[in-house]
Amino acid sequence: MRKIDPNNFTLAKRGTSREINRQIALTLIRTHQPVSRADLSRLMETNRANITFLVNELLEEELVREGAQGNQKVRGRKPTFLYLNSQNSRAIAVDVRASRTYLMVTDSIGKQTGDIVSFQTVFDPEKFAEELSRQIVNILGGGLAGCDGIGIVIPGMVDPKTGIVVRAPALGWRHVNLLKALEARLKGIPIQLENSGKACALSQIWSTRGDGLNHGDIVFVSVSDGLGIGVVINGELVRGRHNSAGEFGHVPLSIDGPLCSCGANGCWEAYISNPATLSRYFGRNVSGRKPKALEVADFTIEDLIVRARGGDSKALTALHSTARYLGLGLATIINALDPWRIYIGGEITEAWDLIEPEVRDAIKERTLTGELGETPLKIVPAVEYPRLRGAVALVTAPAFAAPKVA
Amino acid sequence: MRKIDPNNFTLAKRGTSREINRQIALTLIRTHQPVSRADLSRLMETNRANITFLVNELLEEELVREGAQGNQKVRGRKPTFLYLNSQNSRAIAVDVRASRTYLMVTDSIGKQTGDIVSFQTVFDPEKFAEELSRQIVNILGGGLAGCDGIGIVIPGMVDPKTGIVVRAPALGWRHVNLLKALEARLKGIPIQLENSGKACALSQIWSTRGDGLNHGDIVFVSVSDGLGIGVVINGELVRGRHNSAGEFGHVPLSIDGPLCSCGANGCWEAYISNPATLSRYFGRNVSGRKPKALEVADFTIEDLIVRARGGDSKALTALHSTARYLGLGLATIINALDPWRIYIGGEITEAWDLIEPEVRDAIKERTLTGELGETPLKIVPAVEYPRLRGAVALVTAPAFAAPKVA
DNA sequence: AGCTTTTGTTAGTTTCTTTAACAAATAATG
DNA sequence: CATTATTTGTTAAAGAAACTAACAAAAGCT
Repeated sequence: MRKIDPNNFTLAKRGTSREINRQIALTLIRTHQPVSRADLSRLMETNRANITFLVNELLEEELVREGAQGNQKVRGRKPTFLYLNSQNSRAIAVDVRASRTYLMVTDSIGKQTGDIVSFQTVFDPEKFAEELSRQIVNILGGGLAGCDGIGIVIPGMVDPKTGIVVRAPALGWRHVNLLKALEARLKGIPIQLENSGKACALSQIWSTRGDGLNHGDIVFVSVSDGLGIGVVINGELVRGRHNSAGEFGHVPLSIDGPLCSCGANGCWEAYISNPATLSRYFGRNVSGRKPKALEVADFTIEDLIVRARGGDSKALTALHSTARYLGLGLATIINALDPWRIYIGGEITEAWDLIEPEVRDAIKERTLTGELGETPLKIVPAVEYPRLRGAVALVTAPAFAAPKVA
Repeated sequence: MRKIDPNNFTLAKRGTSREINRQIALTLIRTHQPVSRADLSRLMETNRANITFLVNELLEEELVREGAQGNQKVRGRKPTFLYLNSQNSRAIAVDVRASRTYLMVTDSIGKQTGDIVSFQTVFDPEKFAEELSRQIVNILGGGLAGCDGIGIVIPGMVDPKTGIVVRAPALGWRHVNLLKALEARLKGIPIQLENSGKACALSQIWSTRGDGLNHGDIVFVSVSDGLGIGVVINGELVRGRHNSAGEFGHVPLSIDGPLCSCGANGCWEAYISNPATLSRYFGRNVSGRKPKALEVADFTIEDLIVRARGGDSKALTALHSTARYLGLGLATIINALDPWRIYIGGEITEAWDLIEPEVRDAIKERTLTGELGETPLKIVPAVEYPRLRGAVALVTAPAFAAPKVA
């Protein structure tokens, strides 16, 4: 039961019904391809005539293409299969991280078509825009032709409407108008910016593969130098009034706990970020500082996991502590939002077999009911590139999204 | 940008456009009444002809009535004003609390039409259903005629689909099928059940008066014996997978903090519930127990506030502590959801002038940005009966809600 | 009184869903 | 192998609702 906002509604025009059904058809072709018109009419519970009109429109727009005829075991005319047409044009996904920036070319429906390339992130915004533009032109083969759009994912607070990076501590940016800087160099190509935690959440609901079909509200928790979290409710990203919804990383475990980089004490992030785990291993209270502040600057969380697997009991203990705190924080998310499932990304997932029981126990310790304690956790390994896939979704998803209505 | 759920979509039928526009018109009449057809056509940015058809339909259904002609200062034909027609039928709102159960009769658009009556809550479910049914028939004047529906608000976890009270510690109920018990006695009348925190949130977005028009996501925090919290995102109540979304009351302030009634340690509720504040005043660590466990069982939070106003510095200190913890927990909600505003209800609001600065300071202490620290807080005094108004919304709101589409 | 302006209605057009009939294609049947 | 049954996909016509345009009704202004 949704309330209509009397200050921001969308009237149904003559073409609204068609637009709605068109998007439903497109969504079903996406999730069920290969699929025939007759299949669609059954899926949509409407007559085949309507489907003919809808599909003709999609064919004309070259969003959909006809493929080979299907083979049925039953008698009757063979169906003509429909597919999403991905050959039209391309999208660029960009993942900006403190260390390096990653780029990927995909077809128009988000399937990777080339290698992932990367370059060292430049911290001066203008120089970064310059270098990124050069890399984009390069990865596209020398020009901007046939590029549908660019999706860029930033480790920080972003205003997608204005394209301004409001705050990105990892990059040292405050109020950087990255969109403007890029538009000046990549004229005419639509550019979308988004926070990386939110983009990771998008990557899950818009993924065509596997169990990515959304059956309910989801939360994506990415554990890295900091915590990046995205929340999807009713199929829509929760952005909040100032685009800063989802900062569960700064929910306290103990208001008197270790100092967090945000200035407050005892944030979840200060317990489970990679630097926090590392400093626990080294027995120092440096969770508030960056890893480079450690003497062993190039000792990473991956190294720690290797040591834990190798029998280093101190390393295992550090991981188990992180696991427990991870679970306690996840319990907060579960109590607060009761999501259908939670996706977990980040380097720590490589140790999932070592830490899962502790995580689950901690969740059960603080969730209100037994059912909540069983909320599914899904690991998203780094090889699935959730941030890049989220960046892709920024470009490709609008073509499939529900029209705004009422 | 909302994703269409390929497993649960709604096709646009022939009548869908009309349905959408009908609901928009109804919403605008509700928020702008008295309003003429010409006004509506300007508000909706459509032609007057379309409005004539829509309004005729609403008139035939007796959802809307024509009133007196308006007086314009300009020349031209006088407009005919339209109003919501509230004289058709009635709704019953029921607020079940541990101490007493409150009832109210409203007209079909939720305006109170009689006195609020109450009776002592009976804890045996069958006897309670018996007594509540008797009271409902009584308040309706002896019969069930002309009653549109009944909305019931419960201090506990409720499944609105099945009408089962899953868990209501205050009433000692577990898996009580209250809907079934009531339907057997109140035959044919639709009955809606909801958690009281969620209903309070509903009461705010569906309120016609004042600034109740929704401009964004909201959270309602009700501080009482426990914490009841409701979250509205994109105009829709967040229910979660098991109807237990919104339990921010059990987010920890300190995982080693005082024992909470839920069994965990250091929940926000254990710091700011009325019993917690009282036990802080009495200098005892009894926050996990009910107030009746106190020696001074009939000393309430209201008494404490009176004492604080009278110069009792210990009482004031207790309130200030609560204020600080209240703010720290609100900061969690703000960081997590970045809502447009937060509504606060409960007895503690009577001391708002005494505690507001502490609350605000604590919020600023833990919110990530200055903007988030300024998130508006709105006090909802008890005299506005937010729970009863939420119960009303359960019955009346569906007539105004957006149709499900795509 | 006549003109202007605003409100609200009506008749006709367009768009899109829906129904029904039909053509095309193919397996099963006799 | 011809016929029949069945499934797919198209087409024509009907029905519904937004939209357009013209008009009637009502009231102030000159």
